Amino acid sequence: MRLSTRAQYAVRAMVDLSLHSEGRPVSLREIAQREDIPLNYLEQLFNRLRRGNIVESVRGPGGGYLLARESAAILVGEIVATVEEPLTPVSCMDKGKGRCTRTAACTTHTVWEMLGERIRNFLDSITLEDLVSEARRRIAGAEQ
Amino acid sequence: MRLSTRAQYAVRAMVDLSLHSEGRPVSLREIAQREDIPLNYLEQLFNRLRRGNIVESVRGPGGGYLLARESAAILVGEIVATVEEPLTPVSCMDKGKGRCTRTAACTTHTVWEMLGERIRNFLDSITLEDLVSEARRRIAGAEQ
DNA sequence: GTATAGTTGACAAAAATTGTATGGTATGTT
DNA sequence: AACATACCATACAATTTTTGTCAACTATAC
Repeated sequence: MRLSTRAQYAVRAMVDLSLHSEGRPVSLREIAQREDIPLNYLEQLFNRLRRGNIVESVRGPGGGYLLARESAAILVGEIVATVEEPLTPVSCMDKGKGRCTRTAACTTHTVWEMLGERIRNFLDSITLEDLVSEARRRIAGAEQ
Repeated sequence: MRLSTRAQYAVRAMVDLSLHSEGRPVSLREIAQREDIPLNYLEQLFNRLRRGNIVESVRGPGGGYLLARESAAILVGEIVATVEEPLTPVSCMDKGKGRCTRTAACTTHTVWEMLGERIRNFLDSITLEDLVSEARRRIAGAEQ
């Protein structure tokens, strides 16, 4: 049970982006440096985030990425789901085969389904804004 | 975010074991056949489950495994944690380095920590007995 | 037109997971 | 005692997934 670094990178990058963009686009190069994430890898992630309508891109020099919405309207769960694709804890759930014989398998499935729901609910209960203000508090605290 | 098949196998096998053991040891061969799990792989899992005090083994012919406790006292979270080892969603948490610079990384950590806690709490809220009685209901329903 | 920076897809490296093989040890049965 | 069963343990191979890299392209500000 492990969250991919994809998801971790994505959330961190989004926090970083929110913190440093004051309406201005932020380049991935900046983010990659500050957060120590491989640039090319970040590009892949932001492609997904863009298609997922979480960020918008500005091309050309001085370009970069912007939040597609205000940070209070972006859920952590969205970010994770977008870069992660299936957020079901068990693979046999995606294919709608519904085979499920009478074995124990069938019974345990409901557990994994519920677990997946809990995970999604939790991550959807946190907004990007929550993390950003938490981060600001942290920075303010460290500066003293 | 995906649960290993290890964990799925382990929980299924434990349900199967509970269903078919009436105080008698159940061999892994049986379980492997019914649940369609590679025998050698199951053996590895049950080694961990034994060391984790979730099952007891009986060697020799007619041997097999028994629950170490009544099924109502065995939590699904225990089973998963035992075969899975670290149940933290993020790897950098195991090593107690506590590095955590002032970047966004630090802020997101608390999210993953809380997520891990939620996952554990949920899985610990379900007992093996819950699953077994659910399975029995399912079987009874299918027989009509 | 040149430099910046996003866009895309293919691919390679690395890690983790899953599964297999082999050789053991304990024990009940004949 | 011999034999069969079934657990015990470790090493290793195959596979899959994840992570990261490369190269070529497009848009745009200056």
